[in-house]
Amino acid sequence: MPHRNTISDVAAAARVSISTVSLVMNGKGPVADGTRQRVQAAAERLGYAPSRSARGLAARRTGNLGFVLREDHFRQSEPFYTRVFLGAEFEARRRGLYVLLSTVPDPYDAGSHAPRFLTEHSVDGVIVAGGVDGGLVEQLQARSIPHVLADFAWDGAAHVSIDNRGGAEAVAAHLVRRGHERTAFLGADPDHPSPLARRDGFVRAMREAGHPVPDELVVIDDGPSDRTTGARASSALLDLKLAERPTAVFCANDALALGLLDAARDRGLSVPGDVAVVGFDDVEGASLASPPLTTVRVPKEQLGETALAVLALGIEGGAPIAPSTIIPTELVVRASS
Amino acid sequence: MPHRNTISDVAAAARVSISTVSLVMNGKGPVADGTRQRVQAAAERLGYAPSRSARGLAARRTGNLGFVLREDHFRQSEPFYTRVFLGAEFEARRRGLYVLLSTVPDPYDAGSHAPRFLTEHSVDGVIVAGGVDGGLVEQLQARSIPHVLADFAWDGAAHVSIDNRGGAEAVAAHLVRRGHERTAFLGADPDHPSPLARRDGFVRAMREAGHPVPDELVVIDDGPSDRTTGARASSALLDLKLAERPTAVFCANDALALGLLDAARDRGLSVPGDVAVVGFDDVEGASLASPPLTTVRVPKEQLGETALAVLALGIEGGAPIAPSTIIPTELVVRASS
DNA sequence: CCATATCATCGAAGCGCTTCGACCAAAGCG
DNA sequence: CGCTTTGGTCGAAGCGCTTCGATGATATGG
Repeated sequence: MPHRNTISDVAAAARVSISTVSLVMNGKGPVADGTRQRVQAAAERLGYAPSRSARGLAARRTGNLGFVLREDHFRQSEPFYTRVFLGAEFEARRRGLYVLLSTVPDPYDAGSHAPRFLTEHSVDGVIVAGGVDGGLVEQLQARSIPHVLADFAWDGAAHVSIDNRGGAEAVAAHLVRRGHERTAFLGADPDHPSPLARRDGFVRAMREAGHPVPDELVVIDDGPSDRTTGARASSALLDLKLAERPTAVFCANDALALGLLDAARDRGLSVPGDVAVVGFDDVEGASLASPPLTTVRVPKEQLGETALAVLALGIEGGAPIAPSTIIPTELVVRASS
Repeated sequence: MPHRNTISDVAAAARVSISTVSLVMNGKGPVADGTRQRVQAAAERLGYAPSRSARGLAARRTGNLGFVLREDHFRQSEPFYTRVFLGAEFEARRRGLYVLLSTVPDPYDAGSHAPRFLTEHSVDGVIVAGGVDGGLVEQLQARSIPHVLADFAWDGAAHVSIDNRGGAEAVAAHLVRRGHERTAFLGADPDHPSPLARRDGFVRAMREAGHPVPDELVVIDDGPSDRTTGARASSALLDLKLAERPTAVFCANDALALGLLDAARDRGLSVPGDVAVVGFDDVEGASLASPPLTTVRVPKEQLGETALAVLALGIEGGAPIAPSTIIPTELVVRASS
């Protein structure tokens, strides 16, 4: 067992007290330049790294943050939340924090499924990503554990979201510019706020542009937002007779749009000739689809970074957590529109 | 700030010393039944959960395990390692441990990219998943941090792997049974041991069955094991004239096989009519492909569970870590063969 | 030139837990 | 019946760190 150097080894090597070493390591208190350098050199030389347990015990902060995700989102083949997590990890690294990842099943039972770190008090705060059951959020509130929702919203909880409305408006503007007057919206997963926000943004922008989206061309499927649902649900739009068929469809996300592309191909409809298609998210598959999909790019890792930064700030600062932070999106025009 | 109960609160409530509470909480030492129950009841009533920091400090174990993954594997759209991680998380939960996930970039620089928990000594052991740079493994060995590789192998390091050979042999047997005599193998990513083991298992089994795989029909591409590579590399097989073309291709993984399906479709070849295709992994897309892909199922979550269990055992027991553990696979026959 | 403020450093008291050795009572033994 | 075991419990000593208040040493101002 290799002897692990402790703060007192460093103190001895630098000929100062352990208090001083502590101050230097944390960048606190007034320390003379010379001393600081001596301590830093000693720490460096001894390969000293403070023990997180000891630090946590003394400072009664763990330096850990929890990241909760729905199991199926994590298993999903499109790594949306995975990348949000990655962004959070990057930011945590920058701040010297650790992220504990935990997944919860979908029908969530607050009693038996609560992430362990919640009951074990082993995190200073929690990021909840995606459409997790609100019961979890309520548990966090009840225990007054600082938390931030990423790409989700829940009664009174701080959240970091992407600019769904803005993205949808950009899509509307783009389609109008391309001369589309009869457009449709295809959404799913009505429990999640994002598809609805995208619909609202799109519908309003089209209305304001003078080409309102007919009610019968706004379809929201009850299923999950995946490719299969997209293929199935799009029949309601693609099987209309020519005069009633939209010339462009805005899908609430890329998975649905890819499904719609499948359905169009099955029917021998050309994209964008017979129908233009626009998605949302800019997943990996979007640029590989044929035709490549016009979509709205969502900076997934930035979403995670921001969520973590907001949370960390709220914990350290003692200041209340910013109730709402919006991450801008960007329209990516490809061949499908 | 809600007062957090400590071990002495429980001790007071149960009218015993804190030593006794500690013994009960850890299931150690001889404790009278009555006392045990009294303590447990008190702990329950007070909602007591031991502080991990204090526990870690006193017992000089952190209760954390590291899980290292290559960044691109984590971002990948097929959640292979994600599910391995999930399995590890499940097992960790069962054992009261936490898993710290960290990713490393691919050209790995031991100096600047080493996961933090390595230098900060904040884990008791590490799982390395997938084809991570060996430099990391050497760092672990040098620091004598217990570690286990999952789905990877490196000079002298303990590993948990799937039964690549067995799976490949099952494929060979299946193809022979279906009457294929001229078969091919398509692999990629030659740095990873799995594709090679699959090739060896397949080639040997076919030889033993009396239908050796011709050398020119064994292609190993230098690229990554993904769909694009599969589509590109398979031209070497599909563009052969009829007499030389294999009647079946075993691909080192599903991604390659899906790429081959793309290429076959482009060329107007029918699967399995003109060429049968078999993959390996049983990813989500395999069953959704057209035709659905025959493949070898790899129990991904079990891989993670086992890796974690092996590691945890090695840490607790003090016994050396089992050098090699093999997880069995299962042939899944679908329409592509 | 002394009182006061400022700066740099340190000692010591914990943080909540594990664990070692001590202790006492009851049981087993010759 | 006295002596060793054994079982059950406890006291106390840390684990490595943060942080508060104390202590000198120096600088500042009247």
